[in-house]
Amino acid sequence: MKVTFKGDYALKAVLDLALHYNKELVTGHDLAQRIDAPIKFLEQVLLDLKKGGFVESRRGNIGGYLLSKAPVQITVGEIIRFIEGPTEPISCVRESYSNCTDIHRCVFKKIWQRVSQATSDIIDNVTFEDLVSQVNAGRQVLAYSI
Amino acid sequence: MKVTFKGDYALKAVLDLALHYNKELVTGHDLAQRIDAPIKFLEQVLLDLKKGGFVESRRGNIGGYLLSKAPVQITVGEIIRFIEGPTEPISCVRESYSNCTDIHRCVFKKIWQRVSQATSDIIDNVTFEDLVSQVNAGRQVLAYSI
DNA sequence: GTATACTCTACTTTGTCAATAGGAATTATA
DNA sequence: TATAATTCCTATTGACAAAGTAGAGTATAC
Ligand code: FES
Ligand code: FES
Repeated sequence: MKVTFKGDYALKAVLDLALHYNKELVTGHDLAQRIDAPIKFLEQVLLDLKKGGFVESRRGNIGGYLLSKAPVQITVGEIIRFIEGPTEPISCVRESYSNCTDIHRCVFKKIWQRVSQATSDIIDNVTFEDLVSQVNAGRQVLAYSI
Repeated sequence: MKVTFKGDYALKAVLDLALHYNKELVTGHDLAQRIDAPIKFLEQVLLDLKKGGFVESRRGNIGGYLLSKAPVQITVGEIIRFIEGPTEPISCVRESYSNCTDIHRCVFKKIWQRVSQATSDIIDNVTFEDLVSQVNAGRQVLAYSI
């Protein structure tokens, strides 16, 4: 699995929206500043996240974005897969891998499947609620240490 | 981790050489045919594998390639990392990840580290001897079923 | 000396990533 | 209603890597 800037922005955006869940709308402008992303690029990412059903929006003055589900119902894996595609290191759609009569070539597939499964076991079991908790815990530590 | 054609070819090439280890040299031509790779592209990959110390070669008539170590001493992880680079889904060299004072941004790093570790646990524990065994086992099954 | 093979470097093509640009549509509110 | 703020949509660009192509150069067995 490879994670591009787009995927990185998407994850950070969803986390930021999760931190504001059930509170206020978040404008693209504020979001872009906090996660340090170019606003016009982020807008496209947010549009994608809308199409994916993760995010809703309100237009016009005092508009903004919000999560369409509770953070506990969104996993990191869902976002990553939606933005980046399958987690497999290499796809078997390729010709060299598609004729599986030749065992000589297919020993590697099992490895990629194991890697893919191990990756999924991690990213599908982290919800944005978990991440919100981590951030809040970090903030408390900071508050105490001041 | 993403695996490109180059990495795919490299793995298949090393496996083929492992299947001929301590037997005969393998020419680039034969290798390219068996693993279905463009010969001129494969030659570059083999040169890289030479520089990495995985492969040796003999020039001239009746030349060819051979493994420089026993298959049991080469892991899939070594080859992949040498050809493709680090296994992390996303690198922390990026600016947005480099100022780790902001915890809000760093919650994802732990996830990528876990994915990276899980990947390593798999690919670093498969040697080409293991793969040779698998291929031979597959061949036996085929032989019996005929 | 010649056929066969590896070596080295440069080039091309293609596609993706990341960002940029500019406007169109929508909405609260003064 | 005018206006400012905001999201929505599409097109374009620049940089870079992936994948393959090309051809001349070097070594070696026979
Ligand atoms: S190749 Fe995809 S598996 Fe045999
Ligand atoms: S960002 Fe690389 S870690 Fe905090």
